[in-house]
Amino acid sequence: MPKPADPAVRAALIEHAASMVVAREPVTLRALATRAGTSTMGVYTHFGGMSGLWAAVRQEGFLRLAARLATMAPTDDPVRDLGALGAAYAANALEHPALYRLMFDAAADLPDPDVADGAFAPLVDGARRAREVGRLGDVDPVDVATRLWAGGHGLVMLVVTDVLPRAALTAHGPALNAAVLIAAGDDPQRCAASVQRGWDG
Amino acid sequence: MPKPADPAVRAALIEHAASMVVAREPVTLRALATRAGTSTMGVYTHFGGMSGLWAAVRQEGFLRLAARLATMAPTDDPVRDLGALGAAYAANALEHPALYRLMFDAAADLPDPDVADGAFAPLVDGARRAREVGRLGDVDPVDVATRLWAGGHGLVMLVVTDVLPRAALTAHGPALNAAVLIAAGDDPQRCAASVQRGWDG
DNA sequence: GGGTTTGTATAGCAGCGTTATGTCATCCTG
DNA sequence: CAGGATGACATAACGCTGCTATACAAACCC
Repeated sequence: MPKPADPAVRAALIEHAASMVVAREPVTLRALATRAGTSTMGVYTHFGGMSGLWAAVRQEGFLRLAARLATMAPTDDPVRDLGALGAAYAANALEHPALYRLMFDAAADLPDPDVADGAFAPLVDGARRAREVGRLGDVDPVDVATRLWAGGHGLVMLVVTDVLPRAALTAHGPALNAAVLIAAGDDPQRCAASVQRGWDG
Repeated sequence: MPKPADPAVRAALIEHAASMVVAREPVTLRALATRAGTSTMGVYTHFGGMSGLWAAVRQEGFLRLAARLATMAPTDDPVRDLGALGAAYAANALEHPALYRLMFDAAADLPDPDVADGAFAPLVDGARRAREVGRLGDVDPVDVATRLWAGGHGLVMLVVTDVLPRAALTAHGPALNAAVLIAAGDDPQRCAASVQRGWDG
């Protein structure tokens, strides 16, 4: 193999590690190296060890989440869009529960913290647009987005850890989103309808 | 040493394991056994292995949380009480962040699932009382409690994992609680005042 | 083209959770 | 009141883990 850092090896390691996490297989250094077609040293040259690899996998998880949320086209109803973002966020977590849990296991220690902001930005933007069209009162969009996120994260986390049943997501997700937005000034009935429309896609 | 199972050894193992978790020390089987004044086999006779020990420690965490929440005397303002429960819940988590994270690492696999319900019950009771005194509409107290819990858990979890700063708790905790209760039918201004009074103790 | 640098493969190390074995105090049985 | 049976505990060893020291080979630089 060549001397310059081979990005393909690095990508393969992240990819295989993520897939093993998703498949709930134990991700051991040797098993991972074998699957990625390299030796154990590859993990050390590229990531400095297993913890570095986990950080890269978490980063990849946030990157994919941000990409998914970014594809959602805004409509003329920002409150609906916020509901849709909540649904997409929950769907992403439910598709790969193990990866979602891993992401927040040490989300504060991401190689590039801006990546997590990338997933948060659509929420802030949605809250800002909702205020601009007069749906919300004089509130800070970042505050509204943070509360939407905290509520969604808590609910998703409880579902992903099997504390609450999967059905709790559709039962409480829209309600939690709407509660935050109503408290931020939106009309109760109109808000509930918009959010629900977003969750229903 | 006697032949019958020594409950003191069992308690010592749980106690030392919890304190090591709180102190962020690596809880290895050998280190734990040494501190508890026993041998490695003690963990296996009492818990069947490390995973059984962790389950017991998680259970102990929920037990203490439930005990703490149970000591809070209800006042004539149930909405204030719900705010106080939220503050106590958050304070408990912030005092032992590592233990809180451990609790929800596999909260669904508790030896005695009723213990977790013990921590949840005060919330349901508070919501029920709030409805009885006419503060809420025709809502299911369990639904309200679940949403309060999900929001609080998400916020606490983000703080405990250092994603959000500690100040986010006081900034968004009361607001999140109030949002859920307002959406459940309480008067916005009165609700915010009651919840804030609860958080302020 | 020779010297340097750097990524990869191999082998070995300390530490981990776990388990097999031995020992001793306690309890049930006759 | 002996004397197996029982079960908790100590000790030692096993397999596996992440990690590191060493050796080699390919690519760059001058």
